Amino acid sequence: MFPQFPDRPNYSALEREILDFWKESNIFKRSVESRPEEKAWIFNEGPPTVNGNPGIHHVFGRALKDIFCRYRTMRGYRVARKGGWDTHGLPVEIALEKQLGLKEKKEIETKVGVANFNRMAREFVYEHINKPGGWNELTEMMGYWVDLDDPYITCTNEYIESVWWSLSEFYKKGLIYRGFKIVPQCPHCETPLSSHELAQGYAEVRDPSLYVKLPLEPGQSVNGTPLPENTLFLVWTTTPWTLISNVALAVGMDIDYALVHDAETGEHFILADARRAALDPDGKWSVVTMFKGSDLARLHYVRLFDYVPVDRDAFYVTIGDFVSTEDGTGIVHIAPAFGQDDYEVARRYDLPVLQPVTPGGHFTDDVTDFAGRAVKTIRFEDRVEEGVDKDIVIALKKRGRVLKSTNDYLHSYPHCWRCDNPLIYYARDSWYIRTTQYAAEMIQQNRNINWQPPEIGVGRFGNWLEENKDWSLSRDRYWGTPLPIWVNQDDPSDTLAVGSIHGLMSGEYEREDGTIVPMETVADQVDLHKPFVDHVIFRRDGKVYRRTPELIDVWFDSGAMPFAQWHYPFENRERLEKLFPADFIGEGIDQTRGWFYTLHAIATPMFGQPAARNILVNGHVLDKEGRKMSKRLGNTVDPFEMMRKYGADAVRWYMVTNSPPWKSMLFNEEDILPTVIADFFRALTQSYNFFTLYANIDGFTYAEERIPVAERAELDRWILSVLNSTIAEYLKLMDEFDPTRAMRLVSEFTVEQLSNWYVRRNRRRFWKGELSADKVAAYQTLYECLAAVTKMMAPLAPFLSDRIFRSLNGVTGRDPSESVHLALIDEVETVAIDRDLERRMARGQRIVALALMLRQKSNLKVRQPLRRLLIPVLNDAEREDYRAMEEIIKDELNIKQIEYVSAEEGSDIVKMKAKANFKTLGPKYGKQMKSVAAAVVGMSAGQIIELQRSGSLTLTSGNDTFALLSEDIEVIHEDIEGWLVASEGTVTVALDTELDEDLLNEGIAREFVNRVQNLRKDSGLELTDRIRLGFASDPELTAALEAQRAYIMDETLAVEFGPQEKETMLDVTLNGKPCRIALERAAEIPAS
RNA sequence: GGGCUUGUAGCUCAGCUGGUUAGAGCGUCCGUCUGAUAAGCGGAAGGUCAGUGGUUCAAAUCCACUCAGGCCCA
Repeated sequence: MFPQFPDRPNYSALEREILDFWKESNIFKRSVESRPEEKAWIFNEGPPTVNGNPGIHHVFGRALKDIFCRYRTMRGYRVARKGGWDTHGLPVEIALEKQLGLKEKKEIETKVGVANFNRMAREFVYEHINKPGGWNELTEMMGYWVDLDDPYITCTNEYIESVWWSLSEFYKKGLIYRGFKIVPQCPHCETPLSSHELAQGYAEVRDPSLYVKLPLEPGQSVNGTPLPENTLFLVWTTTPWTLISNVALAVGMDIDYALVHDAETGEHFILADARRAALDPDGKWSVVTMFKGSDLARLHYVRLFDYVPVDRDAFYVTIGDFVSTEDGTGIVHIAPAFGQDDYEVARRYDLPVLQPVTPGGHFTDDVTDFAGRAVKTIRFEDRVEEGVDKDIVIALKKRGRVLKSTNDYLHSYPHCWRCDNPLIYYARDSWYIRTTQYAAEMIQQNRNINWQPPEIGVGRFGNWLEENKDWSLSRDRYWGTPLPIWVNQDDPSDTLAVGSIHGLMSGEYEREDGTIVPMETVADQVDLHKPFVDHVIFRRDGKVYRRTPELIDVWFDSGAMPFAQWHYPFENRERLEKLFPADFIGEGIDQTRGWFYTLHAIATPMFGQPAARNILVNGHVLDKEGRKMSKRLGNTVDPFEMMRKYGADAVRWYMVTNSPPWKSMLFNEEDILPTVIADFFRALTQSYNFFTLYANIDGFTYAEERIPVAERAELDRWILSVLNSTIAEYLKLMDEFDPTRAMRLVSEFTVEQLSNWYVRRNRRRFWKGELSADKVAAYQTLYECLAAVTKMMAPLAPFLSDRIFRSLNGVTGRDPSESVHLALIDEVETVAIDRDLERRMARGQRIVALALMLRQKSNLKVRQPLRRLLIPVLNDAEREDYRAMEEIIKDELNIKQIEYVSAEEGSDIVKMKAKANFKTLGPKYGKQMKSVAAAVVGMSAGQIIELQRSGSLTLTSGNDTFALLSEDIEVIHEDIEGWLVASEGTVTVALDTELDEDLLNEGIAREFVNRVQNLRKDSGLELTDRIRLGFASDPELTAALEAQRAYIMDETLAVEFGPQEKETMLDVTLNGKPCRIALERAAEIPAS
């Protein structure tokens, strides 16, 4: 017996049962290991950061990854997938700081201690993985299959060792160097802010707007022409305090600059021509000559302030692509320590980096006049330190260097989210990876990646590579992979890198008290984190090397996962070439410059190829209004609650079929029930239940030989054709990483074609008669459709699909697999595809829809039989199409007879009109299109017939002649005399609405049968129960019913039927007339 | 401020290598069918295709700008 699917299923409970089954029968592991090793499809898991609880967007991302791993498994590939957890980094530190109530980063050292802090960080991440409501539970509950028993975890010694190895390789290639990094620094908290923190602190403020005059060194010329005496560059700044650290100016290469003369003062200025009007509104200046920015390069000017000594050439004009003429003067002042663009210029031109400012935002003693002054106003809890800008402006004014200055420049400026003070951009020591050295190769390798959607690859990611900047590698934090570089304490340029634990053990251990012991004595404590590694020193040739204190960017951890997850090269040395590159990875669009980039930036120099062949990028999950989900807005969705309410399958199905993965999806809980559960899931489970209902009665177990498709009924051949067309399209879409379209296809097939047409049209075949060959064919057809659907849907709805698959297969054993996830998706049975049949059925369905509309308009119920339906056709082929569907159309519409009328035979009753086909005519006639269209509308029936017959026709309209082909017009039928007509496109039907006595009697009989069936159902009779049936009514109705005696008895399984008077009769109304019915179960048990 | 991306019915989405009347599902209302179905079928209401301007015989579709959302960067 096939088990019934529950009428009102609790999906969440069903899923728990299936989870148990998977676990007991070890299905996941078997699904991997049952596939041949040489047919591997490599998936790499992007590790989520376990700094908090998982959200609904994780269900989305993980469902997408799961789909393709499961799909490939079902295509016969071996898809091993290791789970992974990203455990290091700032997000974890911040979450822990909050939990500990720490206010400042410093307190990690002063209050908690680094060793303690890192121990707690480790506990923190492991807890978030394992606790209820944590990552393991989410993964399991949503049915995401990754190996959770043996995941890679980035904070283990093995993982870090692999990362160290790769860093030492970078080091050996000379790709790691030390430089400055410009960070947003809070002078109050004396700490840099991460970009994440930065984003939440922008505010509108008023700042100074200062135009400074910088005199050129005398005696210089441009393009051979000497510049006049007393020529000055005009420079604009909103941060006067940075002028003290100025070392250069920057102009735009292609920007036009003007040399102007101010007759009043005798000065000459150089500024961008586009800014002249803004700075000289009265037009007092006269233009002497024009330059391009490139002409100005290397012109030297006189330094403004000379507090800080410089050791090389400086104070000249450079070229910068960041210079604009939106505001300012088109000439930008460069202070390398205080701006990213400035710093880049300094690196390119080898300019000195002046840093006369402390991390607390005060001038150093070098700046004698302003020593100790705050560069920007800082508000402390108990006092306010006024910024120095105003005094610098005064000093410049005294020296006559100011063209104009105001204090009301309004712009958006970053502030510290903790203390609200304005940040300063500030140069700090930092380690870099010289990615620019191999950027061209990264661009080249990017062409070998198949991005889905493609525009991310060429656009967002491609642009990012084009504008590549060196990767700032180091971080001044505590919980992360330590940078394995040791520095000679007497010569900072002398460094060494450690690439393994073995290498580390060749050092010595320096205890807190300064005593040095061999590493062997601490061998059992080796932990590749702070503070342990900071105690390791190396003594070589009398020199002492100590570790540079920084950690590495946590993104390097995850970018190293393709090899670090395997502890390569310390283990799996020979296997890696089989495991790299990955066939598939997928993450959110925010990872473009995150994980996707770091994978690429590491794989390119290490392996000379991209880390993945296919990358699926998914958009974000927003709330139903399209806003992003955040704790602050309170619009987050709890994934566990959703899965408990609707089941994981429904949530997964909803999220993936709702919109394509790469678009942002709007999550609306209310849509899950109507669009998934009441739609696809219902159609599937009810079709299944329909099947089991009759299969169990008939004892069908698919024991018979498979009946060849060609020998099955038309409807069977039709649904199997549609099924195979669907499978073909499905495979194509899945191979193209478009799960949304693929799964919508599965849903549409199940709901529209299988449930609402095939099963509905076929009910009689299942409930009538013995288990004939035709009935077996029907069972086999429906079974095959259901089985195929469970396989196609399995990647996205792994629970429900397995449940139904096992219910079916448990009885028939047609598939050797114990679970759908061990099975292979059916190959397309090409011979079953019959495009003509599909087209004919689609036409038939259209006819039915049109005729039903006519019935509705003329208020004729379908139960009332009608005599005739008329279908105008253009040719014999079309007539044959409809004729093949005749039985179905007649039955569906309750119509006795269908007649066809072709244009030629019936031109007196069928009126034809032609409509221009703009798509074919437009390109041919262009501007004449309007007159062509008018001429086509004016075509006579004779002309239309002529065109249809001969395939071409020349039409004259006024002086123009148009050569038409039959494809250039569309023929429409309208108005058939004396008939009720409806058209849609080129399909037209006409209905004969005249009724005679026979038809009316039949209609009454159908009404009667309907009432009896309802009564049978209400009185709880079994489907197969026979009844004794009686009725009482007026003579007219009685005669009508008697006339239809055989039909009524057959339909209602009545063994007796006739007029009867009884006390307990039920009142019904037939076509407005009263009738009473008596019904009771017949004693004998019928043979099924 | 820059780059990328999205904006189509009350809601979620198709359509967007230009082609005349812009579709589907859900929701609402009306009708109808049914011995598988919380269903099905038919109909109605509901759209200045975000806005403005342009290219074209023809624009939801191509171009420019503006507005709004999202992502990344500043």
